[in-house]
Amino acid sequence: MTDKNKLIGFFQRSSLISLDRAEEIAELFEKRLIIKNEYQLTNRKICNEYLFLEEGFMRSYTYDVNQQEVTTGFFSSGHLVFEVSSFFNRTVSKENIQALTDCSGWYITYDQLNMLFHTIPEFREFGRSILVKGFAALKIRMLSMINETAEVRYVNLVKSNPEIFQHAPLKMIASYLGITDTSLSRIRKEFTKKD
Amino acid sequence: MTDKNKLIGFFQRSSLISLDRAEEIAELFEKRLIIKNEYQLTNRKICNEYLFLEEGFMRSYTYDVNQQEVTTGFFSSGHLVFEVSSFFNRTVSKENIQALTDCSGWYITYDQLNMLFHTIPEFREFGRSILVKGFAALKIRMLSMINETAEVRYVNLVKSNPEIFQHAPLKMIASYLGITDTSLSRIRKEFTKKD
DNA sequence: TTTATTTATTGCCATTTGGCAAGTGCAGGT
DNA sequence: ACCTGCACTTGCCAAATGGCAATAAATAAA
Repeated sequence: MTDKNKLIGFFQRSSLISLDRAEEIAELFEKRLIIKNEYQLTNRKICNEYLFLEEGFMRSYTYDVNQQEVTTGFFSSGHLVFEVSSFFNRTVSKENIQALTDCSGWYITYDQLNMLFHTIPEFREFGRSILVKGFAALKIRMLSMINETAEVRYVNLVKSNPEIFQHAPLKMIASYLGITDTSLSRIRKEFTKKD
Repeated sequence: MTDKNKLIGFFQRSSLISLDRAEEIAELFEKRLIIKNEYQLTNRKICNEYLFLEEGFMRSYTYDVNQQEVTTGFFSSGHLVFEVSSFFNRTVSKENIQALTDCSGWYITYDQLNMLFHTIPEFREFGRSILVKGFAALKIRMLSMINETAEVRYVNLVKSNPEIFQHAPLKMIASYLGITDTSLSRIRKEFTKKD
């Protein structure tokens, strides 16, 4: 019998789901192990798993017009990992999701999630709140791209998500910040001089 | 008796809602008129209306750290107008939504929307698809900010949403594109030279 | 260990974008 | 008609960021 305490705690922390319900929902989740550098989702496939990452660190990325990798997101333990558009629209994904460390978590499929949405109103609310939170976070990131310099974005990322720097090489972080690895290197140089 | 055909058509075009259901849902929507320069939503209030814009043109904007306006979105007729985070989280909005022309549309409140979500599964699916579409669009815009030049973003906006240029002054478009009005002016100059 | 590959830094210079201020043109109000 | 305020453009220069290539450092592979 596996230990789903962290998954159950995740549901409860939303304040939208009672303990009983959380345990009932967690029943359906199954264990997923991914070793470092392997993929949870690849390009041109339909994202079919709604994954709670219990341990480890992942990133999502896609390719720009010049076939350059662009990191679109980082995922640390205690968060959900899936590609919204591909998962809900049942369309092929443009993004890859890759483990940057050995990872473990709990997942359900699209059909199971839908079944839960239809039968458990609280879980529906939870699902909506996940979407809305992601939306709001993306908007904030968008604004920071528009009206902050790369240096400010870098400093804020160091402050808000220091764990990223322990797991991801700088070139991934650079493309996530919207700059080249060269520029990020220079920004870091400036920054260490100051402090 | 008012004419809700366009609203009903909007629901049906999603392919998620039958005509009967669309008519039933549309029943609850009420007319909203907003004259040019007036607000559908203001800063520090909770967004409480889910508005289908039937005629007119709007924009959303917020302020950056230097109290400069930043346009976050444009809304043309046939689309929904509301601020996702404020509306669903019941939190005060950081954004303003302003009519750039005289506008008319149909709205329901948060409570009514929730009631419909709970009673009509198809409408729930519709609501989710709206969220997911918005999310995907924002991701694409984010990527364009990261790996396209301001000029390319401008050209793509002209191609994809020419109506914006008929209703919004260039300085609003500039901040939407993530550049200053000065730069946009120069880009336009270059562009007219070429063509 | 040795070799090969990836990652990060740095110099040099080009390109993109911004800041500021002046000037032009247009629209609304009186 | 006049004034006033926006919206937009433009010149000049500064700041931010990129491109490329050489190198060093770290890591993985053999």
